[in-house]
Amino acid sequence: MHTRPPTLSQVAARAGVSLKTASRALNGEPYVSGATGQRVREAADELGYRLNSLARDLRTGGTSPLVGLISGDLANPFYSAVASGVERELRRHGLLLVTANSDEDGQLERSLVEALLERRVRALLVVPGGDSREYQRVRDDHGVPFVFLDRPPAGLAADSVLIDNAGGTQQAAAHLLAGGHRRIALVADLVRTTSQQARIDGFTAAMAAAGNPDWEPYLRTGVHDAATAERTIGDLLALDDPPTALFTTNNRLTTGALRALRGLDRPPALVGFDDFELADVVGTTVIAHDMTELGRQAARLAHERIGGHTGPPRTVVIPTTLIARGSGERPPR
Amino acid sequence: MHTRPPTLSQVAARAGVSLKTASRALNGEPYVSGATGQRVREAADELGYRLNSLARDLRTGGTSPLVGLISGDLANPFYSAVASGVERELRRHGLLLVTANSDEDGQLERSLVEALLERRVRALLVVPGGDSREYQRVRDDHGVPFVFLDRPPAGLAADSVLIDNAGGTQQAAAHLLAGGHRRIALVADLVRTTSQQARIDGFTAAMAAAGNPDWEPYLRTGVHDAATAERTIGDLLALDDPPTALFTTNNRLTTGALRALRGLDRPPALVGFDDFELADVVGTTVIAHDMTELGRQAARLAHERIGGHTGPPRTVVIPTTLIARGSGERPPR
DNA sequence: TCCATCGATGACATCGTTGTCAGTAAAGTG
DNA sequence: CACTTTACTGACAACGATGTCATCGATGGA
Repeated sequence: MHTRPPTLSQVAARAGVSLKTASRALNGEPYVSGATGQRVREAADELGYRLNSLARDLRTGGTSPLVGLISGDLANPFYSAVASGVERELRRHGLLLVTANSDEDGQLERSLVEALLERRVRALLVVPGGDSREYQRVRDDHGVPFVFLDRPPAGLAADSVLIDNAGGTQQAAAHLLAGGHRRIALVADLVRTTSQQARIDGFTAAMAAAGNPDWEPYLRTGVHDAATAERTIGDLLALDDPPTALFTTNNRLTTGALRALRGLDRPPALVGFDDFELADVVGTTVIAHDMTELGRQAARLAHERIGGHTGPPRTVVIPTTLIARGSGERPPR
Repeated sequence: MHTRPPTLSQVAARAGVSLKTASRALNGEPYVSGATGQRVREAADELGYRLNSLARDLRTGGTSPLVGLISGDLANPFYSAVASGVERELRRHGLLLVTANSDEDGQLERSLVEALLERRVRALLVVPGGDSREYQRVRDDHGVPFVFLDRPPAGLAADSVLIDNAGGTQQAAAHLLAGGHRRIALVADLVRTTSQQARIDGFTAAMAAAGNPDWEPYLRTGVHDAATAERTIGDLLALDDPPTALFTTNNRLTTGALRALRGLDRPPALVGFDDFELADVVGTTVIAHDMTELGRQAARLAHERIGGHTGPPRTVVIPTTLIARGSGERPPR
């Protein structure tokens, strides 16, 4: 039941050789005679021996082949797509992924960073949730590379992969303006992440550049979940002068928007940031980008650092594309 | 750059105490004087000391606080929901989740099991992808508990959590039959997993019980992705005598169905196994079940085994509910 | 024949931590 | 005062593997 797994020295004893010889045999090192190797492998098989990588890793270099990913809940398709990309890339290099959910909470995130560093992960990928000034200190932590995803900590030069937020929001803004909209509502998430802030700023800038102040009464930020988005948009549409178009700054909010618009006679135009499954079926115009690729790139950067790459921090930007599927092309009423 | 992180003995040296005293101080063990404890903690802070859990785990018991989850690609919402539930439950117990993607490939899955056991995970949760006869041997592997999710290995009594496939398919079948359908197409995934097999069997049984053989020409199995599902359903609808209703046996296939049905004048009725985001928006009738709960229960079973629970294997069944949203209520044409 | 070389093997230290046990000085007990 | 108890501390072994070095017999060249 609670028997300890067999150790290498038990294997060695059974094969009638020394510990070191057994080690050599099982690791395919040279200088082991055919017969000895055979006997060791048989003994290992019979005992059901399995290497203890805790011991090996401790002895050799002191790190494990683990890479940590700290993100929000995997139930959010954004995070799971990222995790999928990360995992795929890591696997190519024989690395394992440890996922930890911070619930987008700074406190918890911090303790997860600690826990993973204690585990001697080879690298740490982080989608920062809250205020991330603390990374100033922890970065370059005794050679453990950090890569930030989607939301680089403000004011910190570090390897990071992010989405072309400015470009994406400009595409959205231009698209709606070109459709003749002026009263455009912007429904955004909590502004504490740099990515949300960038989207809001980009949109604001685009409106200013186009000389359209009419959107300003319709700015709603701090909307963090689909239900709130649904309610917020319901309220917007109930105004005397309702917006003729909506721009939601992430997939969760777009979901809420779709619920709010369902069954409406003459729904406003809608563009959502982030593509999502079934967007084609429901005909939603989105600012799409490859989230899996975002994860993959982050893993690639990490792997290069693990491999010893030095040099200044790099930033990879994932491009966005506007995919017109109908909802963004509805004219103002 | 590549400096090794500080060790406890460096901390001890700096604080002018022995290694063991430093260990005691940092672990909050009794028999450390206030002043000594203070000095040790200061020294640790100054050096930026962080425990090496590889070493600790090796010394104490030889296992790590890691639990492995082997499943298909996290990009599939089913797997990511499961992973989310697992992670949440593990976190409550201070355990970390290592996710590994088998791509539903038996070979890869096997090697991942090995890799994780080498890492001395405390338990292993598996959503078996292929033929899983091999688990017969590996189970109870020197006290590492295995829990199987969604698809228990055929003929193996082991802890497992699964969905009420028989009940769910019967609900679906009954619902469509009650709506007056006879020519009902069953679009199913690869039959090599026990869950798919159970859904097909359940549906077959329900049709037999209702004395309806009319569905038989419309059975399609081995449909593994959304694109194939879309094509397969397109073909079905192009038949001289097309089915008046469709039942798809998982979320991926339902997605394909929705694409195939998009824009159709008089679409057939549709019921899909697995709930999905936006199902309410697109009005799809589904057999719903709580995938996150499935993960949570699996983690719970594993945790109990870790805690020393012995006893016969247990099976937890996650119930299903039919949620009528319109698509399943369309009458036969 | 002698000595360097080479293949094969094992003894021992080591990675960074914790468990065991022994030692010491101060405090409590009779 | 002698003796036990108590608080604190450190030396040392151990976890399970790998790296370093020494050893040994067989071979080969001079």
